[in-house]
Amino acid sequence: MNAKEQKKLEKLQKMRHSMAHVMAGAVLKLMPEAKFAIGPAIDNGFYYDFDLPRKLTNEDLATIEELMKEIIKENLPFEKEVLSRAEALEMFKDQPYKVELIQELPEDEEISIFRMGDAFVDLCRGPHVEDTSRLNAQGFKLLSIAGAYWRGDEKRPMLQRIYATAFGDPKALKAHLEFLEEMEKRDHRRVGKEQDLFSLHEEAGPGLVYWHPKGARMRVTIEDFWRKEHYKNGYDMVFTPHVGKSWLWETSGHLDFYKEGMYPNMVMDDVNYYAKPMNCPFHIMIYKNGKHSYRDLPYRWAELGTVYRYERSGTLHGLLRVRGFTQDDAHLICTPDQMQSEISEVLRFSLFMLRSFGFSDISAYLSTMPEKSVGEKERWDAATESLRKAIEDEGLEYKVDEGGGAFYGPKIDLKVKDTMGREWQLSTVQFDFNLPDRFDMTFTDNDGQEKRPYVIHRALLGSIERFFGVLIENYGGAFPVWLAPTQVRVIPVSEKFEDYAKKVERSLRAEDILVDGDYSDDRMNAKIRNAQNEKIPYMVVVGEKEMNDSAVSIRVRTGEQLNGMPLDDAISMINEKIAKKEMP
RNA sequence: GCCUCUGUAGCUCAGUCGGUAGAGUACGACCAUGGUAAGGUUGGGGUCACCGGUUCAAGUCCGGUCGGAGGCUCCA
Repeated sequence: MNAKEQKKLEKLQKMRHSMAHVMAGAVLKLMPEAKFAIGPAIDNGFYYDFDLPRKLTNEDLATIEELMKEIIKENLPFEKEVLSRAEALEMFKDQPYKVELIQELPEDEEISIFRMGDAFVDLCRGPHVEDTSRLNAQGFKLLSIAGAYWRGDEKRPMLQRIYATAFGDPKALKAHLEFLEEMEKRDHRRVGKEQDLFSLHEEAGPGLVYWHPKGARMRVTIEDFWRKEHYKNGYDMVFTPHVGKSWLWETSGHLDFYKEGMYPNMVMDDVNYYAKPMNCPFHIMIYKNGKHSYRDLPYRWAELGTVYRYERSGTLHGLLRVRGFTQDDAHLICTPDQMQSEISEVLRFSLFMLRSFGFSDISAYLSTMPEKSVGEKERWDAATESLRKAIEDEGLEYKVDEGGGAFYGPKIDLKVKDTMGREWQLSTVQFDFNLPDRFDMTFTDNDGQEKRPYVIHRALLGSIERFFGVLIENYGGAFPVWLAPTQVRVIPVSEKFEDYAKKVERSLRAEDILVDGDYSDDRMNAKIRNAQNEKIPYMVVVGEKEMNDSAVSIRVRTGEQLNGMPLDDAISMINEKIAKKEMP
């Protein structure tokens, strides 16, 4: 962000924070008994948390909005006053949340309040606009009421939060509201239903995904590509069980540290079994099956491994947060000498995968050693440096999260920005200094000594379910040709041309193009409309002219029209789009 | 898990003051045989999420249960 953008953002934040005070003033007018918590500016707007004598309703939002407009019209000045701690405590003695905030302020911090005329006074560091005439009464909108714990702590009282969006001018507000509408249209749950891609069934288990034929078709496309590229990049595939005896999870430490994230035990022959929340212990079992020489390393073992984790019911969200999902997992097991090249390769591979799916705006986050950790510092340092070097060699923008690594190793996370500017964390490359010790993994080095290998977990897409959700939202359901579950729909102009249409369909299918035909008794117009709504890349229309010339007329999803194209040309054109992973 | 909102046909939704259920769409049948975003007619489809209560009578009111949505990270 440059200096100009920075300044603009600060101005917006000042305006939004001032708006939050206006909203608090309006709520105070509506309910004089209101207790106030905090009201910061956030991305695209602001919120304020209140403790109120009754529940807010959507009608209240409209009322509050009107009251806010009145306050803005009154041109109330924002005036700062500096108080002593005692004065502040006295002033807010009826406001328990403010008292708590004051008491927690450091000794040497200035305590200030802001008065907004006589409508509202708040403990606040500021800054604020000079007076409410600087705020645009048409530039904000109250969005929603939500419950929020005081200080985000579920043991503290639940407050009522009002979210609002605010921009400097009405035009920007309108643009943002349109953006929100577009988000709704792209919501993967909505598109998934519209295009019949997947479903979830509360009666059969919340957070568990059912892939319908079209969604499954896309998943197969994704997985086939994934497998092919993994073999090309020197990986081997493994398959491992979905459950394991408690011995495995005791050894790995999951039962000590991750039990609340696991599905509960199943008892068989008086022994506890657990569904796997992670694949690593199984891959390690394969390693432990024999002796290994430094000459055999590195191993790169990949698995589309389905894992089950307990997520609290309130956090489940479509495909993005589920209880059963398939990690595109792999473990790299290597010698210290091989570590740098393995890390560089996996990062390069990861970028290749993400870019193949159309994500070009990628940034990295490097997380380093936390206070509580296992493994020697030298290994941490070596591993962290190899991660850093790999990022820098790729010329990626990155941020360092000091002390943000897991207790068992440093990591890189990659985030992509989608077409709507939202960030998603997908790839992760993570060292593990814990499991090799716990499972006593060794290899024989060239000096005949038994040594500990490095183990690196990595997932490129993250999970197939979540990645699929991100893909749907990124493309809004209008997928590039290679991913589309139906790439071509053949539409005969009338029943008379069904035979030719079926012949065209067979020719395309013989070329591995995903094709279907619409032989319903709808009129052609309706068929076009349906295909267009399904966002099928190519509509191949055939009638008398086409039949006579062994040709097709193509209507592209974009509206582009390619009439009278020889069938063979159409096939090559479509195949080229598929091969190049392009949009139609 | 907790807070707010919410649950009516496969889907999107209407249903007033409590009087036993409605539209569009999808699906089936028939007619129409068509040239680039909805042809016409007609039919079937509901334990109004579930359990209980109030009432002569409950989709509607009350209580509970189970789902779904938004939120619970942004610090005066």
